[in-house]
Amino acid sequence: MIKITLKDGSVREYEKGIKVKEVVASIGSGLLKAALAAKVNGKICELNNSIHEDSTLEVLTFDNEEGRLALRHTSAHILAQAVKRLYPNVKLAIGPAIENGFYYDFDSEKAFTEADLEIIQKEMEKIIKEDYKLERFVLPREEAIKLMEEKGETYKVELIKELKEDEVISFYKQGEFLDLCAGPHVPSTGKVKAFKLLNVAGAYWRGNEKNKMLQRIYGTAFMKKSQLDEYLNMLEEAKRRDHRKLGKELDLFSIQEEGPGFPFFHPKGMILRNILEDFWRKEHKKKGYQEIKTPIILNADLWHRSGHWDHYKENMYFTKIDEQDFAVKPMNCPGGMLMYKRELHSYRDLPIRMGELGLVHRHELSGALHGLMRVRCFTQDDAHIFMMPSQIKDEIIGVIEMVDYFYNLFGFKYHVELSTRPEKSMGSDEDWEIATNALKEALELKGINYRINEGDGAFYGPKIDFHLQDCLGRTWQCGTIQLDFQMPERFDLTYIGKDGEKYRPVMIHRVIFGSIERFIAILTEHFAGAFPVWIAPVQVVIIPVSEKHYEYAKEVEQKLNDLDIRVESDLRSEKVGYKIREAQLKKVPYMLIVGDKEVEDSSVSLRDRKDGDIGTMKLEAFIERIMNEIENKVNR
RNA sequence: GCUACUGUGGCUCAGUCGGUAGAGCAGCUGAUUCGUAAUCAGCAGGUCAGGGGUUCGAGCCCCCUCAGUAGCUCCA
Repeated sequence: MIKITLKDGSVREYEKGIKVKEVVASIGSGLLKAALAAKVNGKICELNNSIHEDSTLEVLTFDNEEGRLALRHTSAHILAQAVKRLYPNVKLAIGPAIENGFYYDFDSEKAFTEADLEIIQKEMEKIIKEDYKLERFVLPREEAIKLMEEKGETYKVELIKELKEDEVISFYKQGEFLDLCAGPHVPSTGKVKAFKLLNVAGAYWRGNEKNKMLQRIYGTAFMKKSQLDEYLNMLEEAKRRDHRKLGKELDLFSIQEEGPGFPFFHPKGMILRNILEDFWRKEHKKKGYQEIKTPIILNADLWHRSGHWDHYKENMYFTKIDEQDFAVKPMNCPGGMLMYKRELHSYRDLPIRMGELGLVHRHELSGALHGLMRVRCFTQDDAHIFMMPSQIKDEIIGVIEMVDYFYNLFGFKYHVELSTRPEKSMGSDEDWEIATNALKEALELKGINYRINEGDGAFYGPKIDFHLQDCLGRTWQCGTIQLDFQMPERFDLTYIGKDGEKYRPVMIHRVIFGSIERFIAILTEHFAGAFPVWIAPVQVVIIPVSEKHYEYAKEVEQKLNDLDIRVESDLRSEKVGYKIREAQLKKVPYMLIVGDKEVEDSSVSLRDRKDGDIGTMKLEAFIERIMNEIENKVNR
């Protein structure tokens, strides 16, 4: 007999060699139904595994990430099985579970269309009904290779050949279908109750653009149909928050065919931008930043010196002026270098924090463009901090705190990544190590969790990246802090130390918003276009009930306008309901309805875009309310 | 850039088998003067992304280009 300790601490005795699912069944039939996989002694295993010694057991259901992954991983196998049945010549690549579902990559002569997805979906439903057991078996390397070669699965052969010597090579078989796979899986295909194939897209084999492009089919799977429907609804809902859709509806910006990736900002979008920039200036002034502006076009020599010519050329635009080569800036730093060098600096001046809302142009691949999230010209809320090595830590921490303050203000959740030295880069290993460690140390001092993003640093230094989420949960890098020993060297920056000798300063490149464009996109999606009052392009719409109230409406408008409140009066001969509907759709925070009653006692009838009709109040009371909300930058 | 898909008035979308372009909203004009999410009527608006081809005839079929969407790659 063996003792099995459950999650709640209770201990039960079973025969040695008992299967996990038998243990689960003995706990309860409901649990057995929900069980997808298990953890025995902390190690993930399947319900079909046997237990031979005293163990702890945790049952994994759809509520556990590992349980979800098992279910979806099995779904991916079912997808592959269906595709193999329908199109036997298709070769299999890889098919993992991902955050919200699964995918499988196929090498297929035939291009899968939406219509094919339906056919494949039907075949998958059959496989699920047929309820095959997933049977695991292990083969020695040579036999595994032979098996896959026989089946013509050249991608699998490649995968096996790259597995490490000591790795177990396991396969899973379900009915006639067989796939190289490490597992774990749910016990049978019948466990997949609710799934849907979502879309097809190209994907390079092993994520390398030099390799063949395969066809990737994405899908998702849940335990219950209701969960699937809920997820699909959520996706629909998310589309309504899309900044490209809202940008059009709210008349914030547009991107015209004549300028792919070069956004036009409309008057209402400019209000947003200007508010963000004003706020930015105010906060930076508080933190001891100066502001500069450097030119957009500078000569080729500068870009050679900065290293951009060698490391960033394919992203840059070039032009000629009087036979000389110039480049449009993709970054603000070289201009900032020249600003530093224009005069001699004392150690007493450091750190110098030099900010610039700088418009940069980058040649992004056409397929990468995405609304305001990824464009070909954008304004970075840049700053370069020049300092002594002893000041590095404090300065990094100062920036981290500023990012946190900005993002919290809008209620953004973010995650942090530390990007290390890329292949294409300059400088000594030693410098890189010092810089990387400085960033790490600052993050650890602040107690911030971070992921390491190997090889994703800038060519001149490692960076801390701050990522924000869009409506669909895709993450976008916004803030970044980059520590740089290279540019000061290349540009021979110096400061005079206490002893009168010249020393080399260190420098930080950093942005908080990242790019104003991207930040506005995130902001739009986060608030679904219903911006907090302090940044709303229109804060108040005044709606007179009829023509005889126009005069009072204008009076109120004037008063609010005098207080710098962004207000409009709707003086069209439409019904109140019509004007309200329009203001609601434009997501204006406050509507003031004024009729006979309001004219009489200098009041307004207040309607909130979220809470609806609030009732009548004195104009002064409303002013107090909105001014307070603006002043305190209330999020609601 | 790559793979697949899409492109029709300002916006959202119909358009059958290839037979010569249609709706709603928005706009304009007029009427209406109204109390918390759409008042009524009339008018105007289109080189069907652009170019080429097939055809007696192309929004529809074929080719090229451009742009967009999803994903890959790349990145703020």
